[in-house]
Amino acid sequence: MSTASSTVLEPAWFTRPTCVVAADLVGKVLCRKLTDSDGSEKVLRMRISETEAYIGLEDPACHSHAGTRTERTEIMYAQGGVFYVYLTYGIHYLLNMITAVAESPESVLIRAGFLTEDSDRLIDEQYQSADKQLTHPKQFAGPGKLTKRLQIDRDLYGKSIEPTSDVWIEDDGCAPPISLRPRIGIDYAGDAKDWLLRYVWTDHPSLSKK
DNA sequence: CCGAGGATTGACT
DNA sequence: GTCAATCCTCGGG
Repeated sequence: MSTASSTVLEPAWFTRPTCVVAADLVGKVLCRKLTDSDGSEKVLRMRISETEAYIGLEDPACHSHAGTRTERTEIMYAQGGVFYVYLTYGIHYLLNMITAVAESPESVLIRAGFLTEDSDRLIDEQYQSADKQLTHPKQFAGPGKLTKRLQIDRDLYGKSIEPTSDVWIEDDGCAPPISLRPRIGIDYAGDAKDWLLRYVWTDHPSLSKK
């Protein structure tokens, strides 16, 4: 159990400007309710160390740039406070949170995090035995590795960011130092590849790249 | 209908 | 440094 008092962030928290939400999410706790092998429900808690902002119509790197509106991106046009999950490279699910107001198709990508000390140990050990490739079982430096650990997939698409969705965010007052970096993996986006829209916990070991 | 490519990762030269 | 894996999405014909 956590010693510091925590509050659950409400969906309305995510309706604020995207860059503010992206910065504020660093240090927050991403919570995932899972069913353990014995049938009991457990909660994994992963503290977020890195995020990226995708700022909508005028952002060439954003799926909704220039008002692109498809079946996949439809959820981006919803009011902030819901999840956007999609499959990339046919392999990895990426976890995003929709931000800002309705019809402003912006989101925050969760890129990295690390398990907190009160995360359930049974699930942790279960996962380690199932995936021996993992060298740092508590650090998840990359958006695909993070979703794999938390067992997040398309089922979460469009769900509200709150405990009834089995994925939610808690704030326990942690406010780490934050640095800005260019976003990763968007070389196709022209000048936007240099925009400082990646928010990292300064010098934290769990970051996805340097 | 079909082809191209991806908000990645891990393995390998 | 290079490259394959793997499949859904998207745009073009």
